[in-house]
Amino acid sequence: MLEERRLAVLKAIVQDYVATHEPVGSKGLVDRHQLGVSPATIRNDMAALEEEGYITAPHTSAGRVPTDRGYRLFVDQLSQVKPLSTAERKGIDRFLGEAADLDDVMSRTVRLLAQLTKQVAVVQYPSLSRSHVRRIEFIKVTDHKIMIILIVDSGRVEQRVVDCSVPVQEELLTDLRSRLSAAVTDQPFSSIPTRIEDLDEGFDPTSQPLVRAVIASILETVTEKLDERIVLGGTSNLAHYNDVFAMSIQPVLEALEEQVVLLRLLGEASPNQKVSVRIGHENEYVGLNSTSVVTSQYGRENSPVASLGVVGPTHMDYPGTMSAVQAVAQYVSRILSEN
Amino acid sequence: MLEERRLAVLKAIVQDYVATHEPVGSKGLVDRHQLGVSPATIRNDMAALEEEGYITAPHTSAGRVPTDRGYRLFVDQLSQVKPLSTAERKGIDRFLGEAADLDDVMSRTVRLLAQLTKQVAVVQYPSLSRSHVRRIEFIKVTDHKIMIILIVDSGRVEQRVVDCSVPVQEELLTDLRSRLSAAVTDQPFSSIPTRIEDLDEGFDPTSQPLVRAVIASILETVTEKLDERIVLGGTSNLAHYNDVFAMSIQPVLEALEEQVVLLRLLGEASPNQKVSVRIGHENEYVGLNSTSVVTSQYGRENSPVASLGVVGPTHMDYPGTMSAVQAVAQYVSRILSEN
DNA sequence: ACTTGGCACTCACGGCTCGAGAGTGCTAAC
DNA sequence: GTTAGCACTCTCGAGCCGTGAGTGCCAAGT
Repeated sequence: MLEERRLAVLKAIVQDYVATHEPVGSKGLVDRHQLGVSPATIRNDMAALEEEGYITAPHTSAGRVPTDRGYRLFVDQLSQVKPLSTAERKGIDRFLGEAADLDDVMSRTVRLLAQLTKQVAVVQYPSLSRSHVRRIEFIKVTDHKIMIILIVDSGRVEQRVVDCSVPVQEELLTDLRSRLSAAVTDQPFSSIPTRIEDLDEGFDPTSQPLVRAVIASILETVTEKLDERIVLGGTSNLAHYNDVFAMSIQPVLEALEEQVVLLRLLGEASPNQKVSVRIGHENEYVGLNSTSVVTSQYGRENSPVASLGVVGPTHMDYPGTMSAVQAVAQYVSRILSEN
Repeated sequence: MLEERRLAVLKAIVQDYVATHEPVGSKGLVDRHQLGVSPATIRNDMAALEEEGYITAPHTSAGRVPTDRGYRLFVDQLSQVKPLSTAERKGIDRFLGEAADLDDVMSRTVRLLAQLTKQVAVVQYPSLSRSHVRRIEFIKVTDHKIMIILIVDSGRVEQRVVDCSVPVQEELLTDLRSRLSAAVTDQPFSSIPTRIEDLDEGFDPTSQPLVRAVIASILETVTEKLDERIVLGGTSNLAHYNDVFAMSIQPVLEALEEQVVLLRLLGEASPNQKVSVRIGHENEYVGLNSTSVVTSQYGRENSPVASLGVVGPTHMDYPGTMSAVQAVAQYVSRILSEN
């Protein structure tokens, strides 16, 4: 009984605070929610909640504000996922359905997510390390330069030019193509290094240098190009929050410029949950200590290829944001699998 | 004599204001600059400058602040380009010199420019419309799908997949390759439509549908993919200026998210000048009315392939910014021509 | 025809006080 | 365990100076 109402009070506080962005007091709570008790009772509950660290008072005579811990409890136990309206689903469907190639899908997704959540959207390109090679091709650019083209099942295409010290024979190229093709086609990227490292042994000694150069270059692409690509959108939404609540957007902007930070952000998603939420100080990167990050993975059901999500103020509409992120992730998954 | 000193006063005002970001008064001017006259005289000059619209007073009892018009005069007549230190040049050289492929060059450039100017950097990828085709290739992905690959002299590689209703014969592909190759190799992109539109006539009737599909797809790539790519950097530098001077960063962030706006921004550069500067209201886009944009084109001497630049507050260090932009543009040009 | 010192005037800014209002914690009664 | 009452604490905004920077103008000097 008592425990139950306390949770209801916390829930009400979070909801009101998210709606108004102002500290919420005992009087207002009983007015706006059917709690069936008097403000004084609520005050006792609030004192207890503060004791346990779920809420805090900015100063003596202001209402209470949820702490990171309070939001966490809210997200874990008190919020049910708010399903999107059919109109929204239709909108998503139509907007993403028009996309032509992968670049288009990514840029549309990021815009959509930003618009839906009114926050900063972050979308990662399908990760090479979690993709499979669909095809490998060579194009002779000049006598001494060949271009290697890797076509990936997620729709990505990677290319790279290799300089050769000796002119390349057409037959050698054909040979190389068929052998490499056999070795890597439909194989996961992560297995490529072991699959191709000994491949030069099958060639005659004169062509081995070239073969080794090609192999080295592929290995380089595989490892180095793994610095994944990320697209951002909705940065201007940050401006709303700048001065309003004691949170400067500078560190956030800085964080958003660091690929590494973003990758860690997206990578930390716990795999057994559909949507991952990290609140305030739960984020490792200090610049994001006053923001929350909501992410989800996309791709095949059991083998995600990458992640997407949003970054916003800790006082965000968690149910709404979570459902938007989840829905968008599902749609992107579907669209990519259709190719 | 009188005209000359007035200009010196304007110059001093701009310099002081850029340095301190505070309105500058007559007393401080004579202290910090060797003008050889009394504050009262300066006051007369300042009144005249205000009359002519070069400076303005925020309120009765504050110093003067340059207007957009004042900055314009300063840029046009009063500033000499500040050459970069050799250390800076070396730094640029080394940093950009390490770049591997085009993506790398672009991302390094944008970071460099942002760091050098402490402002928001904008770099446009080499424009297809101003590039030449170096090579065209086809790869049969499946029986019904072929991938068209366009290799461009600026280092860009564009690819696109075409769905065919009928299975593609290997010989037809070879034929197509040689004819298309002959038609477009080393030709400017802009001339491609007229060069290939009638190419299907040389083929026998059964293969014409496929040929037409390929041609249509190429045309689509040529026109549609012209929505040029742009990279941004240093957005967090905006945060410095947010509240400090009455300028909100929201419209600026919004502008920076609009590819179209950015493209127009970079495209408006006057071709006969090395560096183009647009100050405050000279920018067409209203959101950028309180910022200045400094851009330069890069590429071959007389045929630029794209532009780059920075966006910053109107009270920026124009000589420094201009020389940085110019230097970076030159280095990028050189690096691209080396490939 | 300029330049300059003197002087009155204006106005933003920071510090100050003060009253109002919101919200709390405590206590005593139900 | 709940509630009414009450004293208490603070923030916030308004209003009120005093200060100082900076100006414009005028009359005298070169």
